[in-house]
Amino acid sequence: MYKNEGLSQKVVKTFQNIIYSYFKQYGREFPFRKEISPYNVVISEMMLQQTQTNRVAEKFQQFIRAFPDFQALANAPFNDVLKAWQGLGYNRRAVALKAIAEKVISEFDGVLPADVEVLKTFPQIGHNTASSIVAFAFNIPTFFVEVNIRRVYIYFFFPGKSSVRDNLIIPIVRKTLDRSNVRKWYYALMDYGVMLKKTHPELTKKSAHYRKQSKFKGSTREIRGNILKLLLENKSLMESELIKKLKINPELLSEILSLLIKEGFIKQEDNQYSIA
DNA sequence: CTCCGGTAGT
DNA sequence: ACTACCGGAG
Repeated sequence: MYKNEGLSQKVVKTFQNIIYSYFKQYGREFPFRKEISPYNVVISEMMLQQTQTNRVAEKFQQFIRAFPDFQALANAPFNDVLKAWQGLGYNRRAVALKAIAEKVISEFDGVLPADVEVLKTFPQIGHNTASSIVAFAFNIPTFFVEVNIRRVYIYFFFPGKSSVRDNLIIPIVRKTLDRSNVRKWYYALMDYGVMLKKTHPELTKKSAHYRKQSKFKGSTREIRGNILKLLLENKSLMESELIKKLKINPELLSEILSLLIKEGFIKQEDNQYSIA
């Protein structure tokens, strides 16, 4: 629709108007867009990594009710945090979230830094998450791309192109950002991208960064999830009990258990495994 | 069965 | 550049 080069003031304005007029009519409402605080934004953005918004919405409310602020999360037993996380997947985010809360308390006087580079030093917070936290929590300009935003820019600025790299998209994100309302702009951009997924599903694959996911069934991801679920239900279990319940090759189980220990999920005390 | 997705490690 | 990491919806 528009040429990448040039990007006149008028083109930027037109683009913004298209995105905003869609948002005005069809913008999505979420609990994590209603009650905005640095803490709530950190929780929701961590949950939203690799996880659909509808699944996050309910878990988010339960989570912030159980752990209302950085101090509460830092003080909470890891077992409780992991339990509250069940259903979201990628449990290492729960480990990270508690570590993030502890770091905010111990190194930043309980106040979340409004700085992308500083946030990137926190566990499981990369460029995108750091940028979205600063944008949504503080309404401060940042520049980032995720799948929905990617679709929007490929659709408007790279029509017919494939293997579009993010380093071509980011400069356009910079030029088209509505600096007068960063938070609303990124909400609108993402919502437009979600709509495009339905009307133009092929756009996702036009990114150079698109990857087809590997099978879940029979994977170690599945086994890891099942081990943690069992240990949340049973307090502690012996290796032999886990072998029985999971019907798994003992050598594979033993490998996975030592990784789970190393990653801070579980601990081993005289032959009994339990949540760390 | 297939689809989705950001970070970190290699 | 490639892969491991999860769980739910369709």
